[in-house]
Amino acid sequence: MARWQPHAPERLAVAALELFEERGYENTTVIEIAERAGLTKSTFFRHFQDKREVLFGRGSMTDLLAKGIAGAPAGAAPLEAVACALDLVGQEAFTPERREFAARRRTVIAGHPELQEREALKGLALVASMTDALRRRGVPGLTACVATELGALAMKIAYEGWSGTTGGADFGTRARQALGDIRAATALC
Amino acid sequence: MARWQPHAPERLAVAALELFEERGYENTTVIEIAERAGLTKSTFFRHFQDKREVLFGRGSMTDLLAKGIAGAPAGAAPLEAVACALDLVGQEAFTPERREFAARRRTVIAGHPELQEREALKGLALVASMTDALRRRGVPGLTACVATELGALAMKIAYEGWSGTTGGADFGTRARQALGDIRAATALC
DNA sequence: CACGGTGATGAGACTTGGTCCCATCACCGT
DNA sequence: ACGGTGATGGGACCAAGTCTCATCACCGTG
Repeated sequence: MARWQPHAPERLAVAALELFEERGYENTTVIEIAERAGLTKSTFFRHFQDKREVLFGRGSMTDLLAKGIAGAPAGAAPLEAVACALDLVGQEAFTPERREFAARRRTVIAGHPELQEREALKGLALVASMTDALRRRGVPGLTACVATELGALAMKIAYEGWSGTTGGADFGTRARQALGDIRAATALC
Repeated sequence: MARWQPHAPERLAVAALELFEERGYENTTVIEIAERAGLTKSTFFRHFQDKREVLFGRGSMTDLLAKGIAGAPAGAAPLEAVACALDLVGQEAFTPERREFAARRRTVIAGHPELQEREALKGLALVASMTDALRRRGVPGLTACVATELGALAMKIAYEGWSGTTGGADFGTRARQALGDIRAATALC
């Protein structure tokens, strides 16, 4: 019995990702995931709210983004504060050693609406967190919304590029590049 | 037995909304919804993919938005094409007689993460549909993304205002107003 | 009017996600 | 050696969702 080995949540996440890749999300039961990790269904649901969450539990991106915006230089414009937040995410979360895992995870999610649904909800939480953080800097409501929305788009573009290619630029520089392109594109709308 | 009465999907949707308001989403079973509509669980799942979908099945907003963008004047800028699409939505979908139902539905959704998740996914589909429609007009990819994202924000703001107040401006004018404000806000980012 | 085809419905078995309660086991300090 | 604490295993239980088959209403035809 593999009881009391540490890192149960991580073992469950790895087992889940492997099984989802092997037989697909919907052909994998929670019991099978738990068994591969040497645990049981009870323990799975003790660590994760539901079956989808096993791919999303890692780190609270919302806090990271809020912290990044709060820590931006005092005179920084809204979009510059967002860029600081994306830099922080690149340093703390989307690090090179997590790239491969992120890529595999992204492929699995792309193939299952149920998982895309969860990702979309997480995205809403990120947007809300960034908007709140900007408001706390004194940015007016609508301006904060717009800056956040553009920042979220930059984050999505940078994430796809970063996770989709081996080597190349790191997440932070990709995000800054995307933000610059987006800023230029707003003039053409 | 209430067999063979018409409009089964609509009866199910009304019954579901009533029950969700009375006892909450998670305290309502699919069997109870079906019974109130004079039907059974089998029939419920024949009309709706799952329990959440009973609040979202109505009309395909994606087609409406795509049609609105495709039908915009030839020389219209991306954001102007988006405004045309939002006008069309205001005329065809968010009509005054559907306002009350929309408001009740919005309140229920706001109280349950499971429903917000579905709504977030529907939102992604709307964004994808609008972006594709803009690209078919020859708008470059990134510009289309930005215009769509700003349009989605305007749609959200207009929808909240329209469904949240009795009387007042209709959806289309609210959307155009929001789009103007957003355009002004982009200059402050 | 009888008949058969079609399509929507009812009924119920079945799998799985998810909750809950309780017994069990390992670790740790005394 | 002993007891407390916290994570785990086990199993009952409910609801979501799938599947199959029987049933019923409607409609056209002879």
